[in-house]
Amino acid sequence: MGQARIVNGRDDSPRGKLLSAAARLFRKHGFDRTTVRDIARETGIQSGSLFHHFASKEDILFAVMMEVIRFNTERLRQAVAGIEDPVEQLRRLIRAELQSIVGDTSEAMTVLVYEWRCLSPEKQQLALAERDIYERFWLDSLKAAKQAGAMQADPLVMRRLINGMTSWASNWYDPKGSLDLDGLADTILERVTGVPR
Amino acid sequence: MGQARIVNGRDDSPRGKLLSAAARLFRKHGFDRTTVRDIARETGIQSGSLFHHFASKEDILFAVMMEVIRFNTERLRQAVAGIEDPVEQLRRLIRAELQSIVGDTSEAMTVLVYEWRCLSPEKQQLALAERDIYERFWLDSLKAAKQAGAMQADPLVMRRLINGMTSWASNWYDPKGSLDLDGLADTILERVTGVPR
DNA sequence: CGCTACCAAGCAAGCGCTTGGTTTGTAAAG
DNA sequence: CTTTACAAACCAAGCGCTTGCTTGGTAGCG
Repeated sequence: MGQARIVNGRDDSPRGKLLSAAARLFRKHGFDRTTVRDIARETGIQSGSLFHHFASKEDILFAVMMEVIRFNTERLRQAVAGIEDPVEQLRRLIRAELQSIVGDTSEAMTVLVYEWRCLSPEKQQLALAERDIYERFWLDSLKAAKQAGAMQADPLVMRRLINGMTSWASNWYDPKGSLDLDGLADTILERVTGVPR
Repeated sequence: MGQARIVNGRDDSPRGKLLSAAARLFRKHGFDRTTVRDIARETGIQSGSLFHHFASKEDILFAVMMEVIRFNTERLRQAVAGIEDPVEQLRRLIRAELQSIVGDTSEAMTVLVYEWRCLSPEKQQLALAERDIYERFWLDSLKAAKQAGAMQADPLVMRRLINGMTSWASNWYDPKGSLDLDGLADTILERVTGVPR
């Protein structure tokens, strides 16, 4: 089924295996309906042993979220590295974000969106700081696109709309369907720049 | 704070008061983190008394969802009634959906999106049947718009993208901000039809 | 009289997490 | 090559608390 890997090379350690199982279970049943016994069973250990790796159940959720934010921020960085044309930058950002949401990190990304409230306010603050770095890439490219006349709308509002379209894809996009990811990315890009005539 | 009314005239009955309190609490804390004692306290009764009105906690969630789907389906129906131009139909559908999501039924609508998994498969099926009626309005208008040459994209994909943009608005839109709902609706409509030149 | 709405009390189950002790992997010391 | 040392990883058991829900009885009203 879906990929469980969150960060390269982490999956062999007990911690990595726990995070993978947790991400999958959190996505499938939600954070609150997933018990530490579920996560332990999936990993092949006793529920008590879990607390040698994480201080609390919430800490597992926090780790899942922080890792996926950092991993995908790095993906954005590499996506636009060396690209000058702002429209091409946007195309690559959209592809990268779609990849995050319906591709290799789909489980953790869905958890990030749906289980946000389960984090304590302090941990929310920490995750938000990481998220800001991620959003910076988007705003820079969108401002550049507007400056270049490739887009009319307000960059911040446009970012919200893009974010909605990409995030929602987790609810309907089927990788095995007839619509491929790059095609969807281009369709979304056309919502930003307008259809070429 | 936000409006609690879900369906007109229902708020005076014990059932209506319970549903309003439940919708607000489910939105704020999530279904699983909201206890029947919380709902009862908010309504001014004992937790046991709650089960004279609903068979289970899940039944409360189900009622919240079914009522908000039906209420907003009716809103869509009235929005497009008597309108011939498909683009104008779309504008009104977008306005109506935004109103649902960030306006008077925002609490129940957010619950509908975020707590879907908390419903049993059987109840999900029942709610899905109601949701299909809602989606019919969208697909009819989008197909008509494409037929009329006002839009190029595939109607079903376009509906998914619109749904993403509107649903996501619950995460950022501020009714007290400088962007008004009709303005946002027009911005979204431009993503569908393209910017007029 | 009977019906709806309610209260006060509490049960059984499941929860996150703790505890005390055992196994396992690793590597220096003999 | 063997012994000793030690920490990381793990198990078995269970504690204290909260949960959804039940039960038996009562108040108010037509």
